[in-house]
Amino acid sequence: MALDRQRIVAEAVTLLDAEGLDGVTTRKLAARLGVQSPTLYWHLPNKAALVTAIADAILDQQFRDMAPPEPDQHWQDWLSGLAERLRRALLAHPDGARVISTAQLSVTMAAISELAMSTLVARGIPLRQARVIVLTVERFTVGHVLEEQAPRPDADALKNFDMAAFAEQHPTVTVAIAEYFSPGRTVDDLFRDCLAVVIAGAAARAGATS
Amino acid sequence: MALDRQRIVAEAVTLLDAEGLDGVTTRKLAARLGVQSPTLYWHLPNKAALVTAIADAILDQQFRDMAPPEPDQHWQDWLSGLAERLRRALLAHPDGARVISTAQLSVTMAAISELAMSTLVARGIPLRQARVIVLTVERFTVGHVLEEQAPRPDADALKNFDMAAFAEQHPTVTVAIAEYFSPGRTVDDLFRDCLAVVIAGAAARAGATS
DNA sequence: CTCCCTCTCTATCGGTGATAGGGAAACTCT
DNA sequence: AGAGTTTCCCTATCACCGATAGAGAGGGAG
Repeated sequence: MALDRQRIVAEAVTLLDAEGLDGVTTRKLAARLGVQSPTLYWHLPNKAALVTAIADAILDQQFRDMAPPEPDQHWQDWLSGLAERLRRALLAHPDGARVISTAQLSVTMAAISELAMSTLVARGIPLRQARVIVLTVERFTVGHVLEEQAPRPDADALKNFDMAAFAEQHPTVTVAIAEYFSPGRTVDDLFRDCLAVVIAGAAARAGATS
Repeated sequence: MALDRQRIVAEAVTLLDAEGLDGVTTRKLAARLGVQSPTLYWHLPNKAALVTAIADAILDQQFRDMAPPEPDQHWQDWLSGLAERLRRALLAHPDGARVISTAQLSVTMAAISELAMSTLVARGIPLRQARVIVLTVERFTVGHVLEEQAPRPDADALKNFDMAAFAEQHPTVTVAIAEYFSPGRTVDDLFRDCLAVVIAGAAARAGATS
C-alpha cells in the first residue's frame, strides 16, 4: 500500500485517538505506517503541517454534510446547531480543541466560516456584524471545549491542595461547581447554556453597524 | 541571591517575553538563573507546574488591583472591563493565551471568577446564570486571544497557497478580512465588537433560570 | 562533634523534530 | 532498448528536550 499524505493523516488521527496529541510523534506515526520517521518529511514539510492536516480531517469528518439553513429555520437555531456540531467535532478526539487551536490556516475552518457568514448576510445581517457574530461563536466554542478537555489535575497535585482554604476564599465558585454536579445536569447542558448567552447576544446585536 | 520559587517564576516570565513559550526550557531558564537545570526540580515538581506558575504571575500582574464595581456602575460595563483586562493580561506576553490555557488550576483565575460571579450575584443575577455568564466571557476571551496570538503563517507556507482560489471559494470571508484592514480599525475594535455580542447576550439572559 | 537537612551538582536516560545524503525503483525521453 | 531523471524510502546523525539517580557541599541542631 503506497504511502501518501492522506494515509499518513488518517493514521495520525488514529494515533491521536489512542494516545492524545502528545503521543502523536513522527516516530510512532511512522512505525504504525511501517516506515522510518524521516520518510514522513518527504510528504510533509514539518510537524505543524501534520497537525493542521489532522485539524482539517477532524473538522471535515463532522462537517462533510454541512448545509445552509432551511428557509423557515431561524438563523439563531441554525448557528446554534453549527456551534454544537463544532463542539462535537472537537470532543470526538482527545485534545481535539488543542489540535484545532494549534492548527494554522485550516481550510475546512475557513469553509465553515464562509458558510456561516454568508448565511447570516443572506438573512439581512450587515457583513461586518455577521463576521463579528461568527467569530465570536467560533472562538467561544473553541475556548470552551479547550477547557472541557483540559486534563483533570492528577492526584499528586491534589494531595497538597488545601480544599478547605479554597472553598473559604472562593465560596461562590465552590457553590457553582457543586451545582454543576447536581443530578441530571451534564457538561452538554453547561455548553448549551453558555452558547445560549452568545446566541442571544448575536440576536440582540444582529443589526448593529458600529 | 538565593534561588526560590518566586525568582524562578519571575525569570521564566522574562524568558517567555524574550523567546515565547517554546523558548521556555528548563535548561535556558536554569542558565539565566546561574544554575544547572536539574536544580529547578528541587523547587518545582515538573514543567507543567512551572507553566501554571507563569500563568498565575501573568494574571496577577494585571489583576493585582482588581475591585468590585462602583455602586452606580452597570455590571455589564464592569464585566466588559474585566474581560478587556483579561485580554490585556494575555496580550502582554508572547503566547500569553497559550500559557493560560495550558495552565491547570490557576488560583488567580479562580479568584477572578470568584469576584466576577459574586459580583453578578450581588446584582441579583441567579447563581447558575452568573456562573454561565462568567464562564462564557472568560472562555470567549481566551479563545479570542488565542487566535490573535496565533503565529502568522510563514512565507514558505504562503508560497504554495493559491490565494485566488481561496478568494473564489470564500468570497464572504475574503471581504470580511479585507474590511478588517480598513483604515482606523484595529484588532482592539474587533475584540470590542465581539465582546459586545457576549455582553449583550449576558444582559439578555441575566434573569434566565433554565 | 556529629548528625541531618537543605540545596546544588554531575552524569545519564529515553525521547523529540529535523537534516544530510545514499540508493533502489520507476518513469520518461530519445 | 538504453540513459537520464524523478520519486520515494532508507541509514546515520544532530541538537535539544524533560526528567531521574545519586553524590556531595554547607549549615543548623542536638
